[in-house]
Amino acid sequence: MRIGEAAETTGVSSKRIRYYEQIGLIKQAARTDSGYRDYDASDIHTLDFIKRARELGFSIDETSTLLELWGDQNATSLEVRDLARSHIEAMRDKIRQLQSMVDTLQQLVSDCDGGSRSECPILRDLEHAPARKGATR
Amino acid sequence: MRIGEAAETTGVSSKRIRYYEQIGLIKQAARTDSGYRDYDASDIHTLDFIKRARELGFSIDETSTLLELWGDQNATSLEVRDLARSHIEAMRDKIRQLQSMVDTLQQLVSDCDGGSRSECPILRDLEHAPARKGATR
DNA sequence: CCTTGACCTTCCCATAGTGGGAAGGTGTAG
DNA sequence: CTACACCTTCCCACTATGGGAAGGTCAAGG
Repeated sequence: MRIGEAAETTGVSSKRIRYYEQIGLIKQAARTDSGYRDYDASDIHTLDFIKRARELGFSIDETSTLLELWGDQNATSLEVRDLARSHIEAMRDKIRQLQSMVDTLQQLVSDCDGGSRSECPILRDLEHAPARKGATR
Repeated sequence: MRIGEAAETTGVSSKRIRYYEQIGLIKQAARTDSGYRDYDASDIHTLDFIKRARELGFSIDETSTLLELWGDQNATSLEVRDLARSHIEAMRDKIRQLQSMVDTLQQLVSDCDGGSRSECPILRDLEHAPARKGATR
């Protein structure tokens, strides 16, 4: 099947498929006589795998590792689990960071009565916040 | 004061300060005779403001708007509040998305006993997940 | 047989922020 | 005068992806 159908089938755009090939995440696609990329069921399976990994937030690098583990008969579940765990931790860190921003900002918004600019607690915070102590990043 | 000291004082790296100037977030810095950028207290105040806005997760574009509102005597607190609110909503969306990934992945990790690769529930999910129905993105 | 339109190809550009580093000028302390 | 820390501009890299141009291919219909 050609790239358009592969894209439609897997939900991975043609652009992305070509990109994944270019960076070596997937192997070079077979070509028809006229130079069109040609995908078989196994390629689709791989693209499905990649799509799912990306949906779970794995980076392309991590996805690449997962693909290797997937194809390696000697690999153990442990390696996959460890990768997943550290990825979970990274996402949890990100969530904490975002949540902290949301909390602070929500407080400021709650304090805001929509009055004159000069009384805006949000601007007052931005102006005077002790940026050098509890920085979020 | 020169850019290095400004960077040290505000916690915004020299690289970033130059970038902010280049994209027009801050005005062109004054220059010494020899061409060095020269910052005064007001510039530092602005950089502090920017730093804090960035810490609260505002994009540079949003930060630019905030700077305008900050400097506009006719602006009202309402405009700032609305910007903050929509930013909060965007961050909450992001959090929900990440949390959903974490939840799914945590479940898979919990099901994983670290045994052989062929029994790895994480790889099984990646292989067989119904990617076309409840996609996270 | 030729045209049309949907597909495909490669190639370059843009995005959002930031860091790294090269090549070269400046300012100051010893 | 030299050494060294600082500054300048300029270009490249990163993460992933989309947009679009210029041109080739294939199938259907006139």
